[in-house]
Amino acid sequence: MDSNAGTGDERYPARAPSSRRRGALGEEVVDYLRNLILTGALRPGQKVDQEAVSTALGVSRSPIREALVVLSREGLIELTPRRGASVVQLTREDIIDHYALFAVVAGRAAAMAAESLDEVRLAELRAVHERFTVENLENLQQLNQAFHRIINLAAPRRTRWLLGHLERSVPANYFEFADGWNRVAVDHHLAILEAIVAGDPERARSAMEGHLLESGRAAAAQLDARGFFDAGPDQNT
Amino acid sequence: MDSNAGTGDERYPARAPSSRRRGALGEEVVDYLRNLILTGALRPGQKVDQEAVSTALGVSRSPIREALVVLSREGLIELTPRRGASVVQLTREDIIDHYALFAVVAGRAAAMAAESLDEVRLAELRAVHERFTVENLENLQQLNQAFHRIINLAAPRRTRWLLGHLERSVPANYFEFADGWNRVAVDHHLAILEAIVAGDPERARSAMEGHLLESGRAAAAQLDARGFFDAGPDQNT
DNA sequence: CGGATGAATATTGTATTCAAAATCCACCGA
DNA sequence: TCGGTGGATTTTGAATACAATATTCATCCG
Repeated sequence: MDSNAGTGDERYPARAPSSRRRGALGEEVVDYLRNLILTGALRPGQKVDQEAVSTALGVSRSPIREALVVLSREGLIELTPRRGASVVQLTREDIIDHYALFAVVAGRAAAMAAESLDEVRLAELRAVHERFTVENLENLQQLNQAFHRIINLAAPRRTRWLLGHLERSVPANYFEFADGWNRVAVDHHLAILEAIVAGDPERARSAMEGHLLESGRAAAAQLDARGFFDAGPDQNT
Repeated sequence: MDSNAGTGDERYPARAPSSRRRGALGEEVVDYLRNLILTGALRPGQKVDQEAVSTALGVSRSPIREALVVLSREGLIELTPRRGASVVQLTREDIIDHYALFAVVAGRAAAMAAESLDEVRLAELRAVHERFTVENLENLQQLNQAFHRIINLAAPRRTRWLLGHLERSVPANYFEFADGWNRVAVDHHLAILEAIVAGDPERARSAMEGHLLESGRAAAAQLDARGFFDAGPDQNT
């Protein structure tokens, strides 16, 4: 189909062996593929060719297969018994729904934070929020994560575990802070912070829920603008 | 360490090749190991020997590794880079927390069910509940799942997906209906059913949440009685 | 007698090989 | 021309092979 393409497949950008520490190859492949999917480089419906990924990354198919299993459990690809893996078509409804789930779980964490955060953590939270309000767009994503992470520390293990999963397996981490969204996020964070400082669990919960529901809408809008939801055009199988 | 043991390892009960349909070996191993873990046959902290599982099931290590990756994502085992897999120590808090998460997510589904279930589904729900009240202990587990599944149909895709995960990765499916718990469950289900029939989302949500929070307590009690939480005694590594 | 050291062994992570199944493609007949 | 048929090719799933690391155990030194 492409005469001058020897072995390289341009759908899968090659990547340097990186640290290539033995024992974490699978994880590396998971991150690689997740990025391709969530940024839209791999279109929905498209088949994921094990051999192609293998040569692109310069590793054997074993770690690739492990990665595909993980991604199928995350709901990003579909694994059909002997027909291989293909990228799942995420819809607006999926994104909204995902953030709604995020909202109820993170709301739970926020309520617990309002009840149990000690002064040290509160100070950290304030400090992070402070930087979040002034910082320029560079590490907004990082500060945002730091803010939420401190709150999540108040939640028990299983809840933290689920929040981690929910955070990873959705696009938008990637673009969320474009437009004026960071302004809105600052206000939301402030409301959450105040409720936690006040030790009011229910207010913290609803502030967090509201924040994430709106984040969902913002993320959906962003993705929409980028054509993420358009049916995969060149879905060769 | 055991002179007469040739190759078989008694920690891992052998299992017939079963259907052994090509393409689903990994899943088969996941189920096998999950059962061993959730029933307590594999104690927390214990190491999972790939070779031993491999010979016990009569398959190569490839599907075993895939299964281990899946289980680590479910939080049932811990995967340390080149030191292998070991069973996670689940605590009472984990179980309670897990059911609390289950509660908020299933509550969401119940609320949506109250808003959108049509007459056909309602009839199904009633029928299942009817059988649930009279049936003797045999297929209570199945009827319970059927009840919840009908409700979950009202939830959007991502929520259904998460509920599936939450349902699978916890013990207690196994024992939940011992004691007089089924009597209590019948009452709970009735309350949920009535709220849904009445089309009252908030009542449905809180009924479902209450049901699962209490289920969590019951499950924790059951597991406690079975010594599930006792620190693994013979945790050879 | 106790702890460190290093070779022997075992176990893991990754690559490679092999068999089964799916896909592709040229040919045939209507 | 179109659709079906059968064999070649590709791709997957599982098994095996190999290399790196971890673990064990006996020995040596204090």
